[in-house]
Amino acid sequence: MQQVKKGKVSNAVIRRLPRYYRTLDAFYRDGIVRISSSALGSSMGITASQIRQDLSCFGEFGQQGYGYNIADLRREIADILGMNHHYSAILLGSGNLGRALLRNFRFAKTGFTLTAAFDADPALIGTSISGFNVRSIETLDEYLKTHSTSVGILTVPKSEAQNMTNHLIAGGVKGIWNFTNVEIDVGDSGVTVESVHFSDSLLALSYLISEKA
Amino acid sequence: MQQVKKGKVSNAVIRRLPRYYRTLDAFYRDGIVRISSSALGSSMGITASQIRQDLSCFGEFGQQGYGYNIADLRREIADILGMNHHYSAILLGSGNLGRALLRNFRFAKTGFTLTAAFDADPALIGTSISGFNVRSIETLDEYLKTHSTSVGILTVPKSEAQNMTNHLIAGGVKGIWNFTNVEIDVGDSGVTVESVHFSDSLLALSYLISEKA
DNA sequence: TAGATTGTTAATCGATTAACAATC
DNA sequence: TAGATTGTTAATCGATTAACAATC
Repeated sequence: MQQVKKGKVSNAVIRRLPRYYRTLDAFYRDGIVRISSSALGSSMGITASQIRQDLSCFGEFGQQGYGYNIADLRREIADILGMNHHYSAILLGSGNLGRALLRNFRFAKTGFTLTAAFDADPALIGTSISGFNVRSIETLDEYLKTHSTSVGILTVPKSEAQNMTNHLIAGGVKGIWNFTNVEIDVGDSGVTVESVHFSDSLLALSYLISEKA
Repeated sequence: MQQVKKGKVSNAVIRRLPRYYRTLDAFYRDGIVRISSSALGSSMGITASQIRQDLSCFGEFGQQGYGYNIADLRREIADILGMNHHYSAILLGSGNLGRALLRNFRFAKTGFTLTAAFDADPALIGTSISGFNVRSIETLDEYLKTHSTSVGILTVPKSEAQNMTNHLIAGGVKGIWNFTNVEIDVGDSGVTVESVHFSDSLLALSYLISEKA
């Protein structure tokens, strides 16, 4: 079910949701049936209060004296995360990182369906990667006209990031998953950008190990 | 110069530091000489207050009536981030994602030096990727004994994540950059783990686009 | 000098934790 | 039933923003 209570959900909560899902999914796969907020909390290293407070943004999923049914709560969180919308995604840039995603990333596990891959390199166009026929980036606009697409994945070179962003916006995507390490500008399009900044992550690690020395 | 004031720096501040660096580096490359906290703030979409508050954790880098010298502040933040320690890193798992990092990630830009790559696949061992001779994972322990290594990069399959973690810890690394999408356990070793969870990021995007619908 | 802008202290805002009545 | 555990309200803690004296 969708968000029962409206009222803006804080970013802190949103960032914890995928981890709740991941943890519950692991228990679910292990065949565990129920869990209390305090057991879940100690398995995740957070407080039971925080879990109950977080969940209360979306509804009431537990039962006094019992806790939470793992299968149910896992399903509720999947719903909250939008995993049942079966969003479609296309990948722009079939270089090394793009290929890594095509070959290794389990899109279906997050509810996404990867529907096409594009590249500008004539040597790649027409080849097959992990079952995907790589299309010419020249055909992107046409593709988006005929295939409603939820998310564009940007694994192109930095220099192409903004240009590709513009095409994705014009093509009506709802979100962009950005791996280019560049801040892209979506103007007032309302398109949501989620960036994975490898270098920010490595620099945070660098800071943390320096701090300890 | 190192952290002038001690007193725990909050995680929120740590996570902003790489972005400060990235932004200042861009201005620096554009040849801009000075910037005020308010100009920097509006270019980053945060308040001037926050920038001044954040920087005050580490020292005094500005000048009243002038603002900040970009080259100086960029250098100070690089220092704070530990970019001048020239940490060494080795990569475990030379599959698609490992190759993407070997070929595309500019380690030098973050102050790191990649010193070796390992894999378990006999077909890969001995081949060269982006100038790196892929070593047998069997030789990892020996390598770590003879080459002091700051960070291990985990791009191995999930199933190998914990085992490789144990070897890295025994080999004396200070940090692990974890791409396996599994929570790894470093016990009381004091080793710092920084994880890049692709699926958490995509699920957050999924939530955000669902919320808008 | 006068204007601009810092670093820091105080005020506000938001997020986390604690407490507890409700109830399975 | 008695014990366990929820959802929620209140208290605490921490992070962000505002204000301003100091000063370049």
